[in-house]
Amino acid sequence: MDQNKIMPKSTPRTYSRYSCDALTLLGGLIRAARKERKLTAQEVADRAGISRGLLQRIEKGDLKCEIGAVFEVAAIVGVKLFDADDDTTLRSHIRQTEDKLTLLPKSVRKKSKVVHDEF
Amino acid sequence: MDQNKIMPKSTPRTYSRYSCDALTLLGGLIRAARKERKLTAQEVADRAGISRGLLQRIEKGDLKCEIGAVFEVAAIVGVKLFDADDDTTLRSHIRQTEDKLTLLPKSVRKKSKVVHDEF
DNA sequence: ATATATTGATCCATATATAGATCATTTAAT
DNA sequence: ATTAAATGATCTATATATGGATCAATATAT
Repeated sequence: MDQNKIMPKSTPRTYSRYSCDALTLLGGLIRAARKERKLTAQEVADRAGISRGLLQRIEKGDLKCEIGAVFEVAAIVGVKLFDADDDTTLRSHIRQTEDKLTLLPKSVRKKSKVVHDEF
Repeated sequence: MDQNKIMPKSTPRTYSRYSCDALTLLGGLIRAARKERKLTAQEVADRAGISRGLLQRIEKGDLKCEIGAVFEVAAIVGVKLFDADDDTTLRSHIRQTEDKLTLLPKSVRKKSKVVHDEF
């Protein structure tokens, strides 16, 4: 009787404070960078191959966006999360841990993703 | 005629080299950190509230995962993307741009997301 | 060695994110 | 002040990511 009317059928996922904050910050950064470059939402969305609505959600820090879309947008507006030159970012991090990885049993990393756009 | 048999009905999204690389790196980092802490995939998945399959994709650097799930996992295994203390990461970045943001027309940032887990 | 646990991969059903349209509001320009 | 452009918000249909199950392969322990 209390059927599925407006009841969520699967409990919505929860997120840690940290994740929420990080995404809010990232979204804000992206928005600021876009403004700074005087790019319209539509322009950036087009270049990223996404809809304006999705860009809105990204800039708001919505946790449920494709991470790929977020990274594309970040790159387009110039927010470099893991700059190859910045030694304090991911890439250097990976260097530190990469050897550990190669020591591990089965870590033959072969890429097989389709890549397009050039940056 | 050549109906929709196995034809993709909407051209799959493409990603820049940069995004692919960044995600591959991040996934590798996460995996290395998990191993280092001797956590099983199932354990981490449970703590993050996701399936083991999704964790597999995250560690592989799949661009189509929820960014929220990726951030949760990263936090759990101890990969801090935007450490509050590290002055070279996002949080410091945001400080630089936050004032610019507040100067912009309509930037009243009000949070309204549901937050749970404590870190 | 055998047994046990973990991982990698694939399939399917379902929940859900996304594109696209629309409209109201706000901003920028004249 | 008027106009045009950009944004914020909401809705629906569709494409798609996710959970869960299963199985093979690999790793770990005894």
